[in-house]
Amino acid sequence: MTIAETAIDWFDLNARDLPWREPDASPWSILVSEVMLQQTPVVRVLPAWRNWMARWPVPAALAADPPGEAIRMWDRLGYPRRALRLHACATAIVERHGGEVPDDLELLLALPGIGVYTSRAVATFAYGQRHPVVDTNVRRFVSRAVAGEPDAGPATTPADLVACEALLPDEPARAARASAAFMEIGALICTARSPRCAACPVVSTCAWKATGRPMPEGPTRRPQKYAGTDRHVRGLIMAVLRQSDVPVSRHRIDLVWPDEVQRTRALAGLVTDGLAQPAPGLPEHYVLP
DNA sequence: CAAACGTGGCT
DNA sequence: TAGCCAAGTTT
Repeated sequence: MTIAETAIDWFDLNARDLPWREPDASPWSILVSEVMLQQTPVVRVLPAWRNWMARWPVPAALAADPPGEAIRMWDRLGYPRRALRLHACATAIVERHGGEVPDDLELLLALPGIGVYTSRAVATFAYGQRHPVVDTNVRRFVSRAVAGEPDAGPATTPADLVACEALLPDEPARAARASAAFMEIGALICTARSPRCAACPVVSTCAWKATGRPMPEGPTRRPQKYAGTDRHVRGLIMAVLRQSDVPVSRHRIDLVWPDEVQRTRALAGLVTDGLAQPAPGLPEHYVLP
């Protein structure tokens, strides 16, 4: 048994029952799920995805609404630029591809908010093509099980794609299922902090387990602070804008954070990013775009 | 290419 | 409790 076949057998029994994995899930619904899942846990994506698909079942429906509606619906999934880009993505799909999510890797990659991982995920999971789909879960799992390394590097490299491609079965549908299985094992078993090797389907051949499961040495990533950062302040301002049906006064925004310099910088950044804009014809007020 | 970019739950 | 972590993309 190859690692892929073993993973697929495990996946057949242990895969989570997620709506975007249903056989009738549309390419658009899969694309939306992939974007929402960028840096956001499944449990928080689930309700947001249902609301999103109920309101905008096809790209053209989303493109027909203003981007601010996407930002509102995004709620607190985090990184609201993803909502903005998903709206831009829907618009591009309508303009470039007649409203149909393209099935070509290069065309997918050219869409706003769609990078190396997501383009491959859509081509693979929505269209059944044979591509390596390499996210943080897969990189960690393959690093450990195949290379014996406790952790993968900070970003996906071409070498990662080659290494994962080598593990895939020839038949596209099987390859797609193998990628989903790798991701699931990485998410549920081969986790970053406390891997559950006792429940792992490939533990008997795992290179990392064979070497005694050494954990990574030094601090592998820089501290990820949030409290008091510009990100924090931007988040506070966006929460106010999201929740308001009417233009929000600068005075109201001033209440979210005491430091005026930082507050001003955060608001200016949001305007620059297209997440907020001055209310037309109403000085000192802001609205979603 | 390193840094910026939200948010909340878990250990 | 403070820090770590979660299906990345863009500049």
